Amino acid sequence: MTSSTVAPRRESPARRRVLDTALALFYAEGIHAVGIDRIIAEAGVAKATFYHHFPSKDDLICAYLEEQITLVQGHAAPRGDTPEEKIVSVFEAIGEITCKPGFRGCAFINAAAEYPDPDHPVRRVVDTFRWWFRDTLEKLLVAAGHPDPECTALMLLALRDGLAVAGDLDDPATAGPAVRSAVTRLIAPSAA
Amino acid sequence: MTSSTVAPRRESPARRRVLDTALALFYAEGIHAVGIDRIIAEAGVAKATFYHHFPSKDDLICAYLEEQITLVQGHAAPRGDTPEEKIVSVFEAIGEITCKPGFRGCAFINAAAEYPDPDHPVRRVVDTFRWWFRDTLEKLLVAAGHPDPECTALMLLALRDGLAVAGDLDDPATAGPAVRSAVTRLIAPSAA
DNA sequence: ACATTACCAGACAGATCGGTCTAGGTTGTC
DNA sequence: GACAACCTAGACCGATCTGTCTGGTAATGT
Repeated sequence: MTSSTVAPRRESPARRRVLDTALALFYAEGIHAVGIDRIIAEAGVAKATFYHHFPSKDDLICAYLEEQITLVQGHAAPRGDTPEEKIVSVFEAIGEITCKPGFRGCAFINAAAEYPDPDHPVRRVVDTFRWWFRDTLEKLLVAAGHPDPECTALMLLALRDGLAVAGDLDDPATAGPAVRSAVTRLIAPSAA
Repeated sequence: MTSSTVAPRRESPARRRVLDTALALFYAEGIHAVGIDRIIAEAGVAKATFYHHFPSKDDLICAYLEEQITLVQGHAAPRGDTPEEKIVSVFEAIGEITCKPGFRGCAFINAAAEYPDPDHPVRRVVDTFRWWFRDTLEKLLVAAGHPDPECTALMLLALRDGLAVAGDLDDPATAGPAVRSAVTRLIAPSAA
């Protein structure tokens, strides 16, 4: 027996190169648009080596998205003292990313656009990310003593998605501040 | 001379069938995932006929998105007496759509996910839609006498995008009400 | 009567897709 | 010295991709 069903196999230079290349290409150009031949060529890896580490393209795609989860968790980690500050810091971080050159929207939204079947492994990874993000927000709202953390977390999740989309399709410079001020207003307990 | 550069050609039963089929398939399964052969087979149209009406697949994709614009403009048209009611009605309409079976997110966001190049004709159509939507919101906010219509329109656009994403990837039933209450709070002039 | 237009059926071309396979080279460990 | 793990290079497979082309039928309008 090797190890697990969805074998992560062992870490190796070749595997790392493939994953890095996939990360760049899939995100920048889309998943269906990037073929295996292209990835192995740019990663400088033999085809047999690729299929040794990733039994199928779907496995690579899932690994790519799992990589994205850890990257996002690292970059958009809550910073600040109070829960409110932490929430705002998350959106500030996202706002910054959207302005960087090469920003191409949310990797998970984009991936889901190409994989309609909710039961597809790719969508499972997307679900994992979204559940984690919503849960993080909800816990921060609870810590802030917010009266309706569940509903407010959904509002904030919507704003995050909207910011990611706008950062890709519209003007990132104006979308960031607008969304951030919407966030501060929504996490303040409503008067009405 | 025929008529315009991006020749819409003449309306015809075969063309109509192709466009309807493309509308259903592209939206449900993604654009790269659906081939020309599949479309002409399900539309019951000869290949030569297809390429007679649409010089390339890209032309069909653009026609598909333009069709989506008119559909959305029809369904999400503002209803109500006051500008505030009209804005809320738009989000109610979207909230309803997201709950319907077969909802697969925003056709424009999904299309943009597959077409990274901002200069691509597909993205131009996406831009057209987004500009129209944002402009509609802004005008309603101006009519409502809102102090900051421009920034608020961006907030609402983000919420719309977030709602469309959540309706596809998360639970549509909970996302709708949450976003709607966020909208009512944001269009009320802020106390701060 | 004639030309145009719209349509169908389907072969064909060249490229690319995901994936398998053979054959051999290097490294490290028991 | 044997074995396994990891690696390269590239031929090969069947399927599918967009797009072209031939050839023929039916309707329409002047």
